[in-house]
This record gives sequence, structure tokens and C-alpha cells, in this order.
Amino acid sequence: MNDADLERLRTNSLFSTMSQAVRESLFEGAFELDMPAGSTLFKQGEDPRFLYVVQVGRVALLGHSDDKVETVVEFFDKDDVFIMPAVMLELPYLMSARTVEDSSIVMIPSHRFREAIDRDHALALAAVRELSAHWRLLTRQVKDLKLRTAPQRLGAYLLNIADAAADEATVELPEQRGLLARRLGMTPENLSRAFARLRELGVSSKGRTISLHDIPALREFCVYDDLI
Amino acid sequence: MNDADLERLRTNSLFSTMSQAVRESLFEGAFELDMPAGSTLFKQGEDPRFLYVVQVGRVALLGHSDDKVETVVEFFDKDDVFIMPAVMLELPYLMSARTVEDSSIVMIPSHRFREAIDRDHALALAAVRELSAHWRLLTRQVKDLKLRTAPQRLGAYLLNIADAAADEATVELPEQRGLLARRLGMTPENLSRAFARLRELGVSSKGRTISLHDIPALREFCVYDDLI
DNA sequence: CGGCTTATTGACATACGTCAACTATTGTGG
DNA sequence: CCACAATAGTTGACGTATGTCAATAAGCCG
Repeated sequence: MNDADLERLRTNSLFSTMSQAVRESLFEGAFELDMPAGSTLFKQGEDPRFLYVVQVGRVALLGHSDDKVETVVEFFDKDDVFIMPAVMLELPYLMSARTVEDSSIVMIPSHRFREAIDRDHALALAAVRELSAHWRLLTRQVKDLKLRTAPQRLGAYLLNIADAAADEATVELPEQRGLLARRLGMTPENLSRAFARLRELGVSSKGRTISLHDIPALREFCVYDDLI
Repeated sequence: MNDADLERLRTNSLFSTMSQAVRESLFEGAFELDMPAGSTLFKQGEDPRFLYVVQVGRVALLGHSDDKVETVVEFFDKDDVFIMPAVMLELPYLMSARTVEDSSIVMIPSHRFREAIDRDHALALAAVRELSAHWRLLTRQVKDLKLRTAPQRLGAYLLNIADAAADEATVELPEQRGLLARRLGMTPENLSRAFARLRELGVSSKGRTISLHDIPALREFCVYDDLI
């Protein structure tokens, strides 16, 4: 890892508060890989060997039932740390991970992470916060899946990106539609129809650029209230 | 809290490893409430005032979109600690909590928990493990919702209770069917039909007692493989 | 036992998935 | 930069899964 990459890692909220000494020994075994979109980092069912940090790009965590069917559980972005639960509990990955953009990924050997967290209280606290935020992410998603229809889920997703108290906004989809469809728990075909349904609510799209012309109407339609 | 209750709390895996001193000061502000089934502990949107531990009984975490629609995100049982993420991040509850049986619940003031975790490394580590396990619970649920049909979800739920490498088993439903339906992301009517569908796979029910006569067939039908 | 709640069943409506054809977009080599 | 192929997205027709509403049956509790 070069100095810029190391510096980026040091300032990651998970690692920024821990002691200098433990951090250096934690990073010693770590390395960074640049990989094109579509690279598989690990597969569901494998034993965890690394903790991962997205330095650049975007990663999808994918769930499989048999080899055919596959879904997206969540996307992780720049500066996100993922798969800590499997690493901490030393239990097999429940999902696979694949880059969805050209990405630069830091890999930290799991035993080093466990050693570091055993030694450093600040790291443990940061991990608690990280995991807490992740729990809330998934909680929202479960509510989303159980309480909303497909067009409502799409609308809520767009509102989340727009982070919108405004009346109008323009957002860029951070992934291709096929993957977005799976993240939202629907087929690509149904995602198309969901976009069509939202047109009457002032949502227009040109490629990956989506314009929200009437956010209040969209919020109303999606029953969007910051807690769901 | 009487001595037996305190002892039960001390041996809870979240609290058993922390230092005696910090634990005592943590428990000092805590108290225990006995409540009948159907009691509401807190509501979605409120600011977190307590961390909760189920000593006896069972609690449902409920998500709401508007006041009409409500779903069950997860159940928590004897010895489970819940709603730690909201407490740690000091962010509003994303769900409401309601007892689904007569229950005895320990309530720990949130600021005391945050103080304790700041002071005690072992507690922070135990919290990391607790949150890791919770993340994996929800991950499984998201995969369940996205990859399986309603009858498959019911089958997988029954297999989880039976924890079944066996060929046959008898299990008790720990909640009434209406709530189970909402936990599984379906209506009570559809849950009835899911039970009907599973009859041909050797699942018979008498009240809350469910008999699984052909677990291998059920596993096959649900694509059940311990990771999903 | 009688009244209340909860669960089941049937009829029907709607949402969503599947398949196939078509169109648009993206990427690549000449 | 174009031509083409490959990939991704859209649309329509149709089937299945699930929700809704209403009626009935079963369980639960005083």
C-alpha cells in the first residue's frame, strides 16, 4: 500500500480512533488489490479469511439459494467496511462479494483484526458503532421488503440517494439496473415497470440519470418518513 | 431486582465477561418489569431511553409504515438483548417493541450502557459479538424474503426451530399464527395456505404443535442449507 | 356454555415473475 | 470514427403467487 492509501485507511472511522501502535500492526498484514468490475472477492459458504474495506469503487454482497438464483443483499461503497460479523464470529460467509465497479479493496487478515480488536478498546467501540449502523441498514431493508410494493421500494431508494427535503432533485444511479432490481427484491422487468409507474409521479430517467420533479408527491406515494 | 434475576443477568453472554465493578454500576440503574402479553415497550420514532433484556417471555419488534400497516421484523427471546444499535448511536428507534407472551423485561438506562461500554473493553467485545450475530440473523431474513416463496419461508422457519439434521421432528410454534405470518412477510390467510401446501411434504399441525414427518423432503423443497 | 378472538377457506383482484421479442446502450476492433 | 457484436433494458402477453374481502370454523377464556 502506498502512503496515500494508508492515510485513507487510517482516517476511516473504524480505524481512526484506535491506538497508533495497534493500528500499525493491524495494517502490517493488510494489502490492497485493484480489481475490475465483476471480480469475485469471496463466495457464500467459505470461511472468512479477510476483513474488507472499499477504498475505491463499489461492492455487492450477493445471496444465493442454489447455484441458479442470486440476489443482492446490500451494496457497499467507498470507505465502507464489510463482512465483519463473519470475521468476528469465525463463521462461514452468508453471502458472496463481487465488485460492481472497478474497485480498490483493502484486505485485512481476519486473525489480525481479531487480535487488534482484542487489544484495542477504541477499535472495539468503533466496531460497535459500525455494526450498529449496519443493523439499522438491514432493518430498514426488511421493513421496506415487507411493507412496500415494488414501485414504492424504488421510490424510497431514489429518495434515499437524493436525501431529499428538497422539492426536486437529480440523482445518478450508482449501479446498473439489473443489480438494482435484485437489491430491491424484484426482477429487472419489474423494475422497468416500477420506473414506468413512477413517471406519473414526476420521475423521469435518461440513462442512469434520474430526475425527481415532485419529491413531496413521491414521498407521499412511498410513505417515506425517515424511519422507514 | 431480586438475587435470582440479577444472577440471570450477570450470566447473560453480553454481561458475563465484563469487570465486576463496571457491571455493578451498570445494573444499579436497571430495573425489571413484569408485563402481560401485548404490552408495548416503546414505539418507532421515539428516542432510545433504555436497552432491553428479555429475562422471561418473548418480544416482537414491529415496523410500521403508516399507522395502519404493521409488520414483525424479528422476535426476541429469553436472554436476548435488543435495540442496542439505537442506544449506541442515539438515534430514534426504527421499530416498536411489544411483548407477545407474558414477559419479564430488564430495562437498562441507555446512558448507563454507553458509559459502561466506554469503560469496559470486555463489554465492548461482547457487544461486537452480539451485534454480529444479529446482523447475520437479518441477513438471513433478507435472503429469505428475496429468494424464497411463502411456503418455502414457512418451511425454512420450521426447520430452523427444529434445527434439524434428523428425519422427523415435532416443534411448538412460539407465537400465534397472525404474528408468525407478519414475521414471514405474508398475510395470515397466505400462511394458512402455506401450511396447506406443506401438508404434501409431511407437515401436519394440531394447534401450535407442528409435526415434520419428512425433514429431508422439506429441506429439499425450501433449498435449506444452513447458509440460507 | 356463550361470546370473543383467531384461523381457515373460497372467490376474486392485483402484483409480480416468466418468456419472448424488440430496442437501446456499451464496448471493441478495424 | 464507424460497424458490429454483445450486453442491458424495455415492452407485451401470459401465468402464478399473494393480497383482499367475506363467510365459516376452530380455539380460548370468562
